[in-house]
Amino acid sequence: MTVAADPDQAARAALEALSTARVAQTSSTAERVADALREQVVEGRLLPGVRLGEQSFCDAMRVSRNTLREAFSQLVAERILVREAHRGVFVTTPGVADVHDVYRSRRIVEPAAVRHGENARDEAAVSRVRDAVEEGRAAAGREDWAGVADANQHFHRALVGLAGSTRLDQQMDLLLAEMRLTFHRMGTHRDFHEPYLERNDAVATLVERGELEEAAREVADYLADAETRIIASLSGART
Amino acid sequence: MTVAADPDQAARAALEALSTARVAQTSSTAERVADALREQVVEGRLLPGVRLGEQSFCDAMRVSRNTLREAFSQLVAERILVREAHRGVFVTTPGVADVHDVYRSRRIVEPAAVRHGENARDEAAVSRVRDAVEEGRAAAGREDWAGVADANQHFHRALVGLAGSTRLDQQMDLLLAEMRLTFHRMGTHRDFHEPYLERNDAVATLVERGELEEAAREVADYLADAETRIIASLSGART
DNA sequence: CGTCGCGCATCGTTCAACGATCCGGCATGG
DNA sequence: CCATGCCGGATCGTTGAACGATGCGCGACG
Repeated sequence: MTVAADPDQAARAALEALSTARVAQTSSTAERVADALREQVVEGRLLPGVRLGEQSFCDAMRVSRNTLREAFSQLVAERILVREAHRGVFVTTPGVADVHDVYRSRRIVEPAAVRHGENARDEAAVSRVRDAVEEGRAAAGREDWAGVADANQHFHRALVGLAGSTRLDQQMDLLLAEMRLTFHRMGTHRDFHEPYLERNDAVATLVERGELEEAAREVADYLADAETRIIASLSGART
Repeated sequence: MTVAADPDQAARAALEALSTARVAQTSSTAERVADALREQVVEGRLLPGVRLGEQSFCDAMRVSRNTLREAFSQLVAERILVREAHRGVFVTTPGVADVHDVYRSRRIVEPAAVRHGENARDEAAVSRVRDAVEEGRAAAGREDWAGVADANQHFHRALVGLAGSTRLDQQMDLLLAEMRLTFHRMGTHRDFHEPYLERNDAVATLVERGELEEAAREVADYLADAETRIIASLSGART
């Protein structure tokens, strides 16, 4: 580390750096446990319907029961887990009705977010949309279909990011996490996610050109199509 | 209740009814505690910035500390409370940035929900919009300005209810709860909420006539206006 | 006057325990 | 053979107490 000639100056610089980069107080054991569990679920290592016994997970993650329960509560609020009284918590198994409801919500939020994207932050937000498209292409290039699925999620998150509202972003994250659970119930991701690579590209270029109305309409069609395909695939399998 | 001639048929009907109407297991002490606290906050008895000490609330509500903490966690997730590490939980004090963000979200969601209201449930959903308008009128008639504020919230909730998505409804409830906190920071509710009675009526009649595009545009204007007024009132007061 | 340290109050986390509830298996009776 | 009822084990919901960690206020000291 370089020692500044003027210590006062150094202190001021350090203060500025610390104020900019928010203090990483990601502590709170419960939060870390929740993060770990959430990751296990979205990665597909914990499949829908699996029961998460308190006792077994307590000593597996080396935390107390109360701490674990606090993490569970958070994930239940995120709809990732469901709690059945005196029976335990389970990984959510989204039903057809849930998929329908999620897509009704997405059909409201996503096109509107694209249509009324705040002009100010467009530079960065638009590039995030493009980045997601490229990420999907790259993953498809190396036949990493799980990666394509991830990129797809990033794409839709970037779309609502155009609205520039933190709260909308968080709501979208919840919806996307729920979609991941649904995908895990379906077969391989390839058949489903691959066709959307080009549609993502089309939407991205429309957004880049500022043709937001067109882009919004395309997204709406996109979502309607995806919903019917998912529901077909879901009712084709076991209920 | 009518006794069916065929008892087997009756049993089948009863089974169907029970499967539809989910069993009301609203127990769980933590949930009840959370409900009680939430009510205290939205009613304005617990004002923004107030600190909620664990010890004092434990014996006040006759529950254990762990149970109370579980309720706290839920309310923190709802943004009604904020938790500062090793300092305690406080009633959220929304800043100008929060109001801005909330309204960016509302300007996306509410007009879109009105514009793309699902036609199926319209009969009931539309009447809920009208009911909220009448509720506001009645409250204004007896000079109950807090009641007018409530009716206003019901009105906007009914608007997103037109979309027919449970998840969207819940998101809207969170946003409205946050708005309540903001209102409590502002002065009396009368000056702010009274002018919107007629605009609510206008929107309701547009919706009833099926002129959804017009209604959505009106709602968008409505929200933009409300935001500027709130932010003005908020920055006029103390930060 | 400003800074440093100390004690107190509170929070975060853990542990042990008791009653309540659910699940599975067994026995009894038709 | 199948249905009904009962019982034990396992798990959850909730409580109470405890220990270390952290933040805050106050006094002492330079």
